[in-house]
Amino acid sequence: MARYNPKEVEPRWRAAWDEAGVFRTRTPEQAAGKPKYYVLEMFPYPSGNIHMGHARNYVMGDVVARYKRAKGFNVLHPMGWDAFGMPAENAAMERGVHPKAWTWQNIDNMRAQLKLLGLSIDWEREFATCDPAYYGRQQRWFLDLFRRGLVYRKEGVVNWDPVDQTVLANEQVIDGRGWRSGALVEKRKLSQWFLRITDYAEELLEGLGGLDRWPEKVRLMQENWIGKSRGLQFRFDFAGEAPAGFESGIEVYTTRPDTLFGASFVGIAPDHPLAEALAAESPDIAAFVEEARRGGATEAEIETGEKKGVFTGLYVEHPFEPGRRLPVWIANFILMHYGTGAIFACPAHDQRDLDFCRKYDLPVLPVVLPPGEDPGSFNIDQEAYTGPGTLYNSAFLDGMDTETGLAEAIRRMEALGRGRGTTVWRLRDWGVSRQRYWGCPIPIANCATCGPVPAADLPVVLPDDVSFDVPGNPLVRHPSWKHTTCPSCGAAAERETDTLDTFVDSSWYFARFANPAAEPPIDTAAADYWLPVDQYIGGVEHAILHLLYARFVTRALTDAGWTSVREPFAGLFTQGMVTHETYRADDGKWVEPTDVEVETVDGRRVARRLSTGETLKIGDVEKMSKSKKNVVAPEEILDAYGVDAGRLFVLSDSPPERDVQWTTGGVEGSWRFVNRVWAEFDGLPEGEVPAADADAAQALRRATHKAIKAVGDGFESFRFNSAIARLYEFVNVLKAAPVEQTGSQARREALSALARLVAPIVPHLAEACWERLGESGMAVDAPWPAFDPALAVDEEIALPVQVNGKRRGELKVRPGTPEKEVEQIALSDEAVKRHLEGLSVRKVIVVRDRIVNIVAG
RNA sequence: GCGGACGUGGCGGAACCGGUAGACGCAGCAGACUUAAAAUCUGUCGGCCCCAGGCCGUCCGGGUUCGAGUCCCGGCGUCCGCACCA
Repeated sequence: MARYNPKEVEPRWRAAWDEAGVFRTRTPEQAAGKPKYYVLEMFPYPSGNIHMGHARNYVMGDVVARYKRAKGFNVLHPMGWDAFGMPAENAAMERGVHPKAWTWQNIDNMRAQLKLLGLSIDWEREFATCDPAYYGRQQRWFLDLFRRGLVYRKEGVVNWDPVDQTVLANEQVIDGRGWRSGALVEKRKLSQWFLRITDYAEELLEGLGGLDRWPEKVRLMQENWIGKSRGLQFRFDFAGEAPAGFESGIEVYTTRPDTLFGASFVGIAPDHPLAEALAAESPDIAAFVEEARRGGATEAEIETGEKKGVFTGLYVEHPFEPGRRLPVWIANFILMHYGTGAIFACPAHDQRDLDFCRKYDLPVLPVVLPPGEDPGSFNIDQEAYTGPGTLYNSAFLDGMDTETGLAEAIRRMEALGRGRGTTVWRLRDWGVSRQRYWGCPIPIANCATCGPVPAADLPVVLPDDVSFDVPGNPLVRHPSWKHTTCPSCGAAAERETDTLDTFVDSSWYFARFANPAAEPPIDTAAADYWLPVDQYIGGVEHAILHLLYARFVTRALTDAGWTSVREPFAGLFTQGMVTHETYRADDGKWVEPTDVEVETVDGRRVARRLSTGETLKIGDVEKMSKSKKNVVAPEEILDAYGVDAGRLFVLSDSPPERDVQWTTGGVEGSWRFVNRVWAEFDGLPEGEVPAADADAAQALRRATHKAIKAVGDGFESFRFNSAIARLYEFVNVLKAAPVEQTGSQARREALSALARLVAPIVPHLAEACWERLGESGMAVDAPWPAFDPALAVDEEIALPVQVNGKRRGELKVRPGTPEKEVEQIALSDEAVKRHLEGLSVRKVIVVRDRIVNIVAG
């Protein structure tokens, strides 16, 4: 028999799918009542090449898409490009290519690579976010949000690279220096555009509760990120004369108003307005504020979390104890952007406050007595007590438990009119300004008289004639682009030169896929039909940012009337990475796997470099990365084993949410399986062959239906590795049951099912098998094989018998045999009897069709 | 520090609601085919012993249960996320 030849078979079937247009999405009308199913993988950034991580991601989505298609769903499975971003500009600076040319070149390259994977994608819906046809529509809804008050401009503190003249993202600041320039990064106040995501904080938090098809982990991460906290905001009045402009005292926020009587000082953030006002008059304070602003401190200080502060010379009065004065300090551990940027410190019951007070010799007064402690002897040394207890040293709160005291303190403060119970969020508004060229221009015109006004003619298109020979944003120094007229008053105005964070681009693309040709940003009818995405698949690294932004933007767009679906992703799956062993030569240099041969010598694995023959050190298994040179490119695999073997392997060895280790042996195993499946379809007799062994025929039929059930369940529940294991077992059964025994009918049934069961994973092979079976049409269009539970039932099952919990024998019984009967058979079993010798049976536990346990003593 | 996940053969992993631990694959070992190798096929493959049998065994120590990889309590370890959030 001819060996399976993927190089011939695979391209042929891809062409056949293409020609028949099988992956073209059907409209609801064409789908004629089929339920819809939207499968989406996080779209790639066009970096240049498809790597194994991409491949695994898209293959998983493809399995789901193909399976759902076979199950009778109307499937949407599109692909696009998250095409704006810094790497394109870096390429421009380093190699003099235009970002646009570089990006589109990469897209062409990666599209071709992706197509080789045989994905069931509707390529007619493809788009790239750097296309004005896409980002122009993004500008359109951005202005909708602007008009709805969800977009605003304010001064924000940013990381500024003084050499490259640009803002850097937090991830781009390494050890306080710009990742490209190596220059010390400054904190700078810049006017920035923000999206009011905090307006949706409550809803985004509550919505998490309904996301029962999301990983628990991701929901928790978002919950923590949103960070809802309830507490008390109240005012401290100055003792004596207040500094000018601060006559209304200092507003602080606390979650522990119950500990108010243990207050030692009031602290404010270094960038608190009061601190800045005081800095103007005191060089000491100015120096401290300046140091804190420079990213706080040295690295060592951040590591150890050293608390530092400076006394302002000011005092405030304790709100519950007139006459008791508390000093006001500026402290480096207080954040301006959380709460009110000011706190009261209770050192006995907060570790940071305690550290600070010990350092500056401030009083520590315990007010919460832990259960079982004696008020006379309880003491705080270097560790704060943050748990619950009974309040003491606290006037009217004395004797209350912490929870009651907390409520009482809030009630009293509200009665005094000095504060109120409030909710504070960790989540901050989303700064979307980037001083970058390769992004979506913010469609705003800045007019001297009218202020920022929506740009008139959309799309605001990026100019092509820009240069990257000087650092900074080319849009700013472009000779003409930014000059425009005010759409409101007609006077000369300047275009906004900031572009949008690329996370904006990816926060609505799934809605655009519903109809990427639509004139409005979102085709409401199409979006309402397709959304939410039923199954979204991508890496955990997007657990917070992308997924939170997308949830926010979808809600904002819903409120703007573009669609009625508020929650974009009903099901989320986060897949693991593709890893590989690392190899290192004696000189410390990493060696690529293609140049390595690993052998087992005396039970030990030894790596050898093929090109030189030298022995290599086998290192850790790590994420494939260029720096460790442990990358295996998809092309290499396709070339050696074909697409299907590669698709099979990335799914087979590990559960999909976990990392999978790429091994040569593993792919070879998958390649073997491909051939074994193919071999089963060989030599099917022309006419009918009667079953020589009726039991064998029955057994094969049972195995077939068990496989249909198990594989389907595996696909439904994202246990691809288990589904594949069941397929291997099924093929093993087929192999051991020659057609002479089973007859051609049972075998044809089995093969027909097998071709369809493997189709989502190894679609090309499935087509070849389907064709060989002589079936009409293509496997891709064939319905999922029907499962008949009656046919999957075993005639006889092996029932283990335990004596006192230890397995002592095995019974063969028909499924469903009544407990009484099983008990009798078990007690009369020879092996069991032997173990019961000298013992009296106390109790017999029979779990139907599972196990028998005889308790004897 | 806070939050979470995980810990099973030489390796990746399986085991649904507490019911035969180690499915399936990789590596290994033995054999068949071959002049030979590769490929393929067959068998074997947790440890130990007095080997048709038995004992031990799912990170460690307890507990619940007729029965625990699975549930509970207490440790140890690994990984991930957030991190001065008042």
